[in-house]
Amino acid sequence: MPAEEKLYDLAELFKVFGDSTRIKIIWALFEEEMCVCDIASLLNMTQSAISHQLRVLKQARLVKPRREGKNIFYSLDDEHIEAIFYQGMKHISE
Amino acid sequence: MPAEEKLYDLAELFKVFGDSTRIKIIWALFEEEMCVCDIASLLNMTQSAISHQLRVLKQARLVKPRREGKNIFYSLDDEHIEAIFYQGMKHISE
DNA sequence: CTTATGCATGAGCTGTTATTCATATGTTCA
DNA sequence: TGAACATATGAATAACAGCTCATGCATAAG
Repeated sequence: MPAEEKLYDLAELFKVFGDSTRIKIIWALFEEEMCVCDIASLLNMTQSAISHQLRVLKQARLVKPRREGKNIFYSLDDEHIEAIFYQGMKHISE
Repeated sequence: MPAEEKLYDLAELFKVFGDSTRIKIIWALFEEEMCVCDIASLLNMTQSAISHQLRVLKQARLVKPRREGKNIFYSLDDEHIEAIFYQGMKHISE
């Protein structure tokens, strides 16, 4: 059994994935980087709500921002996400 | 982008993994099947708390019970869990 | 049958979390 | 400088989740 702290961190990571809004954001970013307002309109949610969730994703080092003028574009910052989602999809598709 | 419902189910799955108690239970079951009281004493928690969490894991079809006399032994019921955990561990170990 | 043991379950409490609303920060352009 | 736009942030609210406590149910032993 790994160290207590490792298991706690692992739970924290999965907790970030445990929200459908964040799942949708990540899935959108699989395609291409997007700015906050585009994510908001794509998911039909307020800019504020998206911004709050992006903050969570950023703190978990799953996405990273890039400013371009007034817009801030977010992109995925981890190559393991896709593998995790793939395995998760396999489970729920049984 | 997959169907709304699929993404919701995926979030629900990760939500189950998003608790350190359940992570510990699953990790314990990687080794071998265990009865409720043994899991409780291993994690130093009450039998009730473990039973509640096992219910969550069972509903997500991640573990399955097997009765043997008065004891009920739980074991993992999904071959994807290990792969998901492995990828998750890779992320937090950066 | 009675008692003891292992597990499940429901209610209640408490801490957490996702969203909204209002507002602040930062950038561009006139 | 000032207006307009994009994003971030803090407070507030409502829903949710995990634990404890009390208790019910099933099985085994006497």
